[in-house]
Order: sequence, then structure tokens, then C-alpha cells
Amino acid sequence: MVVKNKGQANAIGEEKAEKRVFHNNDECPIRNVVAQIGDKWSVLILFALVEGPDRFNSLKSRVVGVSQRMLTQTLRDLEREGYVSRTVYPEVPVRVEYELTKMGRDLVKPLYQLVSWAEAHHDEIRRSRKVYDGRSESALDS
Amino acid sequence: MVVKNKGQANAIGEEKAEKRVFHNNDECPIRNVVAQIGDKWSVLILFALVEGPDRFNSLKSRVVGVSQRMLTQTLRDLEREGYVSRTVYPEVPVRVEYELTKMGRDLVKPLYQLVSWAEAHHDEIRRSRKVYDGRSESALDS
DNA sequence: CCGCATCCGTGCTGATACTG
DNA sequence: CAGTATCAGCACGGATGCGG
Repeated sequence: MVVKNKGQANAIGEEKAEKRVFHNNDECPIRNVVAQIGDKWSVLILFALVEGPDRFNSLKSRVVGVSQRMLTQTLRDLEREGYVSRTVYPEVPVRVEYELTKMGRDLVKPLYQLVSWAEAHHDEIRRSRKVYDGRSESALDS
Repeated sequence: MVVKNKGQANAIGEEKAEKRVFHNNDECPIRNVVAQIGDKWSVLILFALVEGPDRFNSLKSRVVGVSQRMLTQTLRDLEREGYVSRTVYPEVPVRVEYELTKMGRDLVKPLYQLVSWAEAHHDEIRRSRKVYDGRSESALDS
């Protein structure tokens, strides 16, 4: 992440010294990971695969709304990152199974913490949005 | 998460368990949270604010690369979600401080787990990318 | 069944200039 | 200091058609 402080102090919540500087570049592991899982379909696909290996068209059915194009593309990206493995069974017709790798199953753990938090605070977030949007409207009063 | 557990046991009969269906819509708390923090600057700004309240231009210096436009916009979004509070001190010149709310500080906890994972696996991910990209090139052999 | 190729609209993003 | 306004580029993502 290129945390510039006194000599590359690692991690985030450790010392309470000077305020840290954050870089968003190719070397930033935060963005390198979050940018991928933060896209439109990655998280849903990863969680679908938690329940076990699955085929392309089965995934397409289970991840409602994903297009063929985006499912292919996202699976390729996840495979490139090393989260998902792709296995082709040369049967007739061809069967292709996608499965979480060890790193993929590892990633899902902290990800699940985040999702649990999201589910627990969903209502609170939506209330906050309504309040915020309401204030914006009332700002138009004279 | 809008998990629909009904039938859906289509195709290939040998499903050992019922697999869940994931929807990406406005009601999905996963996407509702991940979509926001997954954007280009949210995580870095949130982590910058973990160290305490900060002013606009200070944040702009610490989050290297962010433009004035995106910093404003992201802070507004985070405020709307309820993660960040905005306080204006009518001094001369004006001072505006941004601070994590309780929910914001709460969110950072699971987020920190994810970031720690990211830092620990950054090298492995980059190796995986190189391998993947290497395979793509060698596929051009004859 | 599992894709890839192509077209194309839309929204995110940065650069720049201006305001209270 | 802390924004807002406007313009332009381009990447994201959907729809469709073709191929192994």
C-alpha cells in the first residue's frame, strides 16, 4: 500500500504517531484487492462458489441478473487473481466447473465478516440515506 | 442478501445440497455495501479517517492522487451512507472536519480484516497474475 | 454447453476553471 | 480553505450474434 510514514510502518491501526499517507497506485494491496472484489459481480459469484464447485450455466442461473459476458469476464478475472480454478471436462457436451482455490476460500472468510456486517446494518444505512436525501430536498426551501 | 432457497434444482440432478440463489438488486445488502466501499477512493479515505478527524485539504494531501472532485464526491457518499460526519466551523477561513461516525468505526473493523488479508496475500496474488498472463502468451505457440 | 466478438449507451473519473 | 460547474475520455457493462 506504500504507507509513507517513518520507514514504511505496516498495517493500519497500529501506532498513533503522525498521520499516514495513502497512495492509490499499482503497489497498493488495498486497492489491488478491493478493486477486484468491489466490482459488480465478484462477491456474489465468490459466495455462490462457497457452497461447492459449480458449472457455468448453473452459476448463471444462481447469480440472478448476470449476463453471459460479465459472468465469463468476472470468472476469468477471479481465476487470474488466483481465487478460482477452472476445470474442463471434455465430455459431450463440454462441462466446465469452477471452484474456489485455497486462496479463494481464505478470502471468503474476511469477506464474510464484511457481508455479515452489511446485512446487520442494511436498515440503518438505508435510513441514513433517506435522512440525507431528505435534508437535500428541504435545502430548497426559501 | 435476498437468498431464494426454493426449488431451482434444475439441470444436472446430482446436487448434494440446495444451492442458494443470489440477486444483485437494490435490496441486496451485499452489493449495497460493497458497491460503495469498492469504489476507487472510499477505503483509503475511511482508513485515513481512522486516525482521527481531519480537514478537507489535509485529506487531499494524505490520500495521494485523489482529485478535489472525487474527494468531495466520495465524502458526500460516505456521509450519505452514515459512515462519516461533516462539521463546519465558521471561522476565517472556514474549517470543515470529517470524522467517522459510530457506524463508520464499526465498518472499519471487518474492513480491516479484509485489508490485512490483502496485505498478507498481495505477493501471492501478483504471482498468480503473472502465471495467468504467461499462460495466455504461451497459448500463441504453434 | 460454454463461451468469444462486436456494437454501443451510460456513468465514472480526471482536468480545468470559477465561487463564497 | 472548501468547495461547485462544466467538459471530455474511456472503461464498465448490457444486448446480440456467431463458433467450437
